[in-house]
Order: sequence, then structure tokens, then C-alpha cells
Amino acid sequence: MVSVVAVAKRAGVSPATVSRVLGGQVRVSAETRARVLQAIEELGYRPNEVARSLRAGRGRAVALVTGDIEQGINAALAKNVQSELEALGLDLLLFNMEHREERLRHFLERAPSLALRGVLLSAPHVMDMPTLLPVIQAAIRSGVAIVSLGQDFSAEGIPSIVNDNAGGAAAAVAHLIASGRTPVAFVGRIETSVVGRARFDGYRASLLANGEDVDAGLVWEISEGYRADAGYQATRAALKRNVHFGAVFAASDELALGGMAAAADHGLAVPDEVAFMGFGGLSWGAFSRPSLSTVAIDAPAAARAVGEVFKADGPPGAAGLTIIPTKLVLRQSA
Amino acid sequence: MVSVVAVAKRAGVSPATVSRVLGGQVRVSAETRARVLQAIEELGYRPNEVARSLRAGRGRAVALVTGDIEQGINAALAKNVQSELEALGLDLLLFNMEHREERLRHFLERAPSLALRGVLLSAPHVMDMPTLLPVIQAAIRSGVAIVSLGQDFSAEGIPSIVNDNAGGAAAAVAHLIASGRTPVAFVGRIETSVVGRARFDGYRASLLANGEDVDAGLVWEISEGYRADAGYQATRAALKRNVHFGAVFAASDELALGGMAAAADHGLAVPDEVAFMGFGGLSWGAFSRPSLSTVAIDAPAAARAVGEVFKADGPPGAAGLTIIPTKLVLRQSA
DNA sequence: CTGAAAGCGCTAACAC
DNA sequence: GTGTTAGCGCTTTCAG
Repeated sequence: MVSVVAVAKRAGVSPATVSRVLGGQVRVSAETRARVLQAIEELGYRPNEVARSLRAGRGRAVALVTGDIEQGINAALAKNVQSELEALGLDLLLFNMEHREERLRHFLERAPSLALRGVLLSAPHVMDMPTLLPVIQAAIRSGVAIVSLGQDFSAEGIPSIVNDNAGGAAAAVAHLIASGRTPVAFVGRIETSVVGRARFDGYRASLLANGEDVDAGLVWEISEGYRADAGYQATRAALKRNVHFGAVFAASDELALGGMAAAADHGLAVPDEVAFMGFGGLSWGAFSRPSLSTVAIDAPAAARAVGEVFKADGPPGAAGLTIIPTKLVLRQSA
Repeated sequence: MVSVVAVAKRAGVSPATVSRVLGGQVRVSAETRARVLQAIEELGYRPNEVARSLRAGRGRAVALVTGDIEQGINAALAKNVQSELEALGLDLLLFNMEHREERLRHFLERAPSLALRGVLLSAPHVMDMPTLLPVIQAAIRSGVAIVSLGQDFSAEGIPSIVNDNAGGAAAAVAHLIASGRTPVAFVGRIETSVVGRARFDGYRASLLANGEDVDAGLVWEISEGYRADAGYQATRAALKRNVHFGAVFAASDELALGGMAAAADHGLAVPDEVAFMGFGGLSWGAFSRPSLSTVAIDAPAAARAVGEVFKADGPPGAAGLTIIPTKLVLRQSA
């Protein structure tokens, strides 16, 4: 590997000067700079990022810890975040949590020794903060920026970027009610998912605000995953119990797709007999039949907010809360 | 940050001994080892991975360069690969190529300075190997293992893990023909995607083997993306031209979903009037209505093959070709 | 079996 | 404006 020393030799200067040319902060005479640049060119020199990181005490990688990258919304987030970080010269480390919290803790413990620039916590789970906070604070102390992506930890001093889950859910439910699709059921993970609960809260609030009441029989908790099969099972079970509902509001697009399948299998017309509303705004939603109405999450905006955190180089600013608006997208299913 | 020196001091030994205990290769007296271990415990010491990487000349990160992480199959791959690498103590760097080749080259150029353990090339594009090979070889020379995930570069000396695209496609088409769904159309990217072309080759071979002929009017090239909208547009265009076909074989599940939507919008019953077959085996495929028949890709198996490459620590073994079998999954759409 | 020393490649102090 | 030196934290000779 060609190093600063080699470049320095070739340019007839000291390694320090090469470094100065590279850094661009300290003044170097135009002539020297030119010679160094030429040597760099000729040797095809590229600074060793590892050495830089060791020297600087921190590297240029940001980790995205996600609950399940196979869920469309997480993949969308990963894509947008990677692109945003890249513009800042940062790399993205991907860590799939697989919905297991102890994996998060282990990873967080490794963050300082990896000299990570930051860790984006993007899991929807209810987290055991008493256990996690010490690890998080240790990471922060050693220079790792911790950012929550999805749930609000600003009270714990963690900058948080959060979708307007309750607002989006409320708008969706209001629409369903206004269209006469009552009663409105809810499918999602409430017990163990903060995000799921926020969407549920919006559902509940909207019901109440519109003079409907919350029927426990219409709230379908799912235990595992947030994928289509869970939506299918929950909806089918309700149908089998002869529960009556005019619409299903699902906490993800995948759940909604599963729900629509259950309705179809039960011989119900969507949206005429049951309407469906998803959450996420995934691109395939426009191509199911019926196409899926949904509360669209603005992944690019969330990624931009992440970019902002890392743009200002110093210690992370105030542990604020950034709320990313959602948008109701009406298609055929509701 | 607590370092080997601090641990050494506390244990009353030299840094070298601490390192030996950590390494586990060299013999250390049981008593000394115990003292060191205790000091490590007490101080909460974790070895600095960056320093290790600098010292060792290479790090513990493997990059996955993917065409588009939002495509379900790529997310599935990322998930399985991450999990497999993690078992080997390796981290996954995610780089979304966004279907632009010059981005690949730039990333490859950075690989050595990042001291990457390896780079998984997982883009379906036709690549300009004359341009790329020098960069790849430079990376290999500096210790970065290059592995192709998706297309066969074994002739170029790059170990390759490839799905049985042609075989899977052939089986799918044979099934369509056997079910009397002729003529069979093909949607996919042929011009610029090696993977798309391999699937097309399987389609073509199967047609020929079954006494059907290849009708250029039934081969729908798509230019941008591999997502549902492309499948929709291509299918709709054919329908508008009054092209007749009994089935559509799509090169991805997303394309198939889009195609089914176009058929539905055109008033065609699936599968009675037109059958659809996807490629990928994504989990939501079981929950579209009609549910999607598909050629399932075995992402876990591909990930395991990746694991094998990095398990043997030394220089990568023979630049072999590993073919991952696909499986025909029959559901409602065909 | 253990310690001392060197050095991976880089940059920030400190001279001059 | 530029060179010299030191040291980030680690592991691996080389001695003992």
C-alpha cells in the first residue's frame, strides 16, 4: 500500500506536508502543493481510512440498526439514509436486529470500539431503557452520536426523528369514518411496538373525536412480525368469529395486504364491503388490486433529517425531536 | 478509552501479555491469564477494532454493493448475508448502487483504503469489465476479497455465487406451457441486466424445447427499474396493442405484480385468461390476490455460500462458481 | 512464559 | 511554509 511517506519521498517533501495538502486547512505554497498532487496522482495514492480513524479517534461509518430490513419501509429508509450519508462522505453499516433487544445491546457495546460516527436506532420495539441507557451513554461519551429513528427518545437526551404516526393514523381513520366505512378495525403490534402503539393511539383518538367508540373486539394485536401473514391471520380470525367491520386500518402496508387477502378469501369485496388502509406508502401499493390506500411515510425527509445531524460535525446539537409529516394517499382500497 | 496499557498496568503485566491473552494463540500461564481477564472485566475493556485493523492491515467489514435495496430480493439477501457474516464476527457495509456503474467503480477504488475484508458485488447489470477489472484486481492485491453475487464472473477469476436463473425460468415456462397458458410472454430487463438476460435465456430455451416459438412481440424489455410500475406499463402497452398471450413470465415478483394489475385493469381474469409467474419468491407473494406463483430464490443458501468464502480466512480459494438452485412455487396466478 | 521495542499510516504540535 | 517528532492502540518480533 502506498503511503504518505512514499508520496512525500517522491514529491521531495515531508509526510506532514503531504498531509497538509490532503487536509486543505493549513496553507501550503502553490508550487509544493502542485508537486505533492502530482506525486499522489502518479502513485495512485489513497489515504488509509483506518489510519485516519485511529489517529482521529473516530471513523466515518454510521450504523443503521433496523428491526427487519425485509420490511419495505426499512429498506426504503436504508436506501435514503445511505445516499444522504454518502454525500457527507460517510459509510453505512447495516445491522439487522431481527426484533431481539439483546442484539441491540451487544451492538451498542461494540460501537465505541468500532469508532462509529453514529448509530441510528431504528427499531420499533418497546425498549428496556434502564438497561440500555448506560450502554448508550457510554457510547455517547466515547464520541458515538446516537440518533433515534422512529421513536421519541428526546426525553432521554437522544435526538429523535419520528414519523407523525398518530397524526397519520388519525387522518386515515377520519377518512374511513367520513366514507362511512364503520366500524373501523385496527391491526398491528401494540404491546411490544412503540410505533405500533402510536399508530393505535391515533386510531383511537380519531375514533373518539368522531363520535365512534373503541371496541376491543376490533383491535387485533399481532405478536410476531409485521409482515403480510400476520395481517392475514388476524383478519381471517376476526372474519371467522363473524366480527363485523366496515374497514381495517393496518399499521403497515404488508399487514394491509394480508388483510385484503383474507377479506378476498372470505368473499368480501374491497372496498365495497370492507375498506383497507395501510401505513408506509410502499411503491408496490399502487399495484395490488385493489390498490392500497395508505399513510405514506416520507423516508427521504427522514433521511435528510439524519443528514442534518451529521452535517454539523461537532457534538450533536440539542437532543431535539424532529417530526416528519405523513401523507394520506387514497387509492382503491379505501 | 481504556486501552491495553491500562489493562496491563492494572494486571501488573506488559501490554504484550494482555494482547496474548486476547489473541488466545500463544501460551500464557493460567495465573497471569486470570489476572488479565479480571483486569479486563474490571475496566470494561474492549479492544479497539480500528487499531487492530490498522495493525493487521485489514478490517472486519464486508461491503454489500447492491443494485437497489428496495427490491425485495435484495433486502432478503442483505438480511441473510448480514446474519451470516455476523456469525463470523464480520460487519456489513451497505452500498446502494442505484443502478449506476460509475458508483461501483468509485466504491471499489475506496475498498482498499477502507481495509475491507471483502466486497460482494450484487448488481444485475452488464458491467464494463475492461474498465472494472483493473480496479478489482487492485483491490484483490491489497487483500480485499471480491465475490460476485448474482452473476458469473468466475471466468474473470472472481468467485461467483449465482442463482439458477435459466433453470428456474425454464421450469416456470415449462409449467406455463404444460398448463396450456400459451403463448407465454416475457417481461424483464434484457439489454442491460445479466440476470434478466439469464432468465430470458431460460424462457427462450424452454419455449424452444417445448415446441413453441419465440415471438419478439411477446418479449417486453423494460428500461428503468425492476419494480412494479415497469411491469404494469409493459403489460398495459401490450394489452393496448391487442397482443394476445396466455401467460406472462416476469423476471421479478414486483414486475409480475405490476403485470397482474394491468391485466386486472384491462378486465382480464388471472389466471383464467392470463396467468402470471414471478421470480424471487418474496414473502408477500402469497398474499396478493390472486396469489403469485413464482420461482423462489434461496437467499439463505446464497448467504451461506458467502459465509463459506469468508470462513476460510486466508486468500480466497479457487474462483469457483456456486449455483444456488431455485424452486418453483405454484400458487393461484399460474 | 513474559517484557521491551518497533511500527501499521496518519496528523497535530512544535520547532525553525 | 515546511520539517521533525510523537503517538493514536494494537500485535508481533526479538530477547531473555
